[in-house]
Amino acid sequence: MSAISAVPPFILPSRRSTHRSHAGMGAFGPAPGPGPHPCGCSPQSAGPLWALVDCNNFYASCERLFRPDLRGKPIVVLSNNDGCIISRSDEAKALGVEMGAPAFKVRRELARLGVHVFSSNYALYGDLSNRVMRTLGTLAPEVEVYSIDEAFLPLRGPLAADPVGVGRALRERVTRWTGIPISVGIAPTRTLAKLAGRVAKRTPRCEGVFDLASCREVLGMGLDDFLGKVPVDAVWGVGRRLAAMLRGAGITTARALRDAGDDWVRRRMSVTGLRTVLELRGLPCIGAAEQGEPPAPRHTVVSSRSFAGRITEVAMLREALATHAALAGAKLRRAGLVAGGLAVHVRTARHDEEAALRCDDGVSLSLPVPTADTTTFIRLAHEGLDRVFRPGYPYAKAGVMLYGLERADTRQGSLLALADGTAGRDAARERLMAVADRINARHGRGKLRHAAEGLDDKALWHMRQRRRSPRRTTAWKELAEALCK
DNA sequence: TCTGGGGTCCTAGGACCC
DNA sequence: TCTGGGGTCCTAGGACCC
Repeated sequence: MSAISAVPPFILPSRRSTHRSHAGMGAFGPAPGPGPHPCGCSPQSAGPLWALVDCNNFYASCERLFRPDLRGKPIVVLSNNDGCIISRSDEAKALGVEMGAPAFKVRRELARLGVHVFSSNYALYGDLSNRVMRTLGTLAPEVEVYSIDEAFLPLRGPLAADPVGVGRALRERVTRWTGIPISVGIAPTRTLAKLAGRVAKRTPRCEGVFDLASCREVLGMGLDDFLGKVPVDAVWGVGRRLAAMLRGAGITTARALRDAGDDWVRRRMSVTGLRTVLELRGLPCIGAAEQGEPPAPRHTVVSSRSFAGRITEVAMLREALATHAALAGAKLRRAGLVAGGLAVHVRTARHDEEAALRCDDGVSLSLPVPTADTTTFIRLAHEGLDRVFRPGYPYAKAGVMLYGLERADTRQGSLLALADGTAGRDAARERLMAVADRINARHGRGKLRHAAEGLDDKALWHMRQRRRSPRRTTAWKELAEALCK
């Protein structure tokens, strides 16, 4: 895949000469005027066109990439701990397999239907995601990676003149270079681009690319009629609860939501809801990150996981929490950050057990001086556990969250540490962590670890992953093999 | 036996300040 | 009998996303 980084800048051939500006198009309502906006943002009157690139059935597509024998076969991928279904191939969808269905409830049905089941393999998906994003970057100067399988691309200048051409070029190249199928939705705002992407994915004649401006030509209806057919819960930012509230108020379609009154929306859905509504009207309001702006620093780093079984022994919880503290610490250092505190969280299963033995406890502990030292995090995690642990409870999940994050290179020092000589010790610890991180980066995660994390990788507190595929692209021992006869 | 993990943003309410 | 107004900061909880 080294070819990806060595690609000359790509100039798009313009397939159509009609130059077009979406901003201010009559169909999207009045162009934003000057002055403050009801949602508190400052929409641009001549912003870019947005392309949403979405990898189709991403995890299922990743699994199929190295198993050509599964082309045309139904596939599902399970969440961590083999809990529920989080990705389905088109064939699995056609069989009526439900998203989010608990694996234990549908296992027999899946077997009967001949569906191939995989545990999730995030090492593989993460690597393939990077390849897709880098490939997008060879055709578009700006790529806002939104999630592991989605990116927003602002299209400006020549790219905005032929957005469908850009979409087709992206699709062709990503398929050729990575083998992952994508669809592209194009519109003047991110929220509308998401809806366009939905059409791109489900309408065969779009061939994976749909520009909302071509509503009439492609779908045979105007924008109003189209939005009138989109159920309100398909709108980005409207989840289960808001959808129920909206339906109760008689708002069942994207069109009705778009046309709801600003004050009402502000009251019932807060400013986030108002932003969504304005975006439906064609006014860009969401994620105003502009070119050149550094990405917003994250506020928390979390590591937590459900166990393969139920755990009552405090010693096992200590191992699990030490491991999460170490994972979170490594993630923190990779980002060049330090944390001012750590929160411990343990809970029993939500669904089973009698109510008397159910609990969900957490405690936050702050540090005198921000640090990225795993040893400190483990000590703190154990301290937190001692505060919340209840003997006899069947614990199902544990985790830690690091908060109060700041950049390591600008952190506030401690006068006390200077005075009592602990500053030197801290510097030595930092070097130790750096060495450990390098060793683990080279030889695999957890190769060098604190004794508190435990040595038994099959311990009950590890998650269940019965059907994980090999990490074809990130582990030497699991490389794909090709046989030449 | 068995229902994921990791994030973000917003609001309300309390403590505290002048 | 009257008993301000306007801030900040923090936390908990709720909603959303993939």
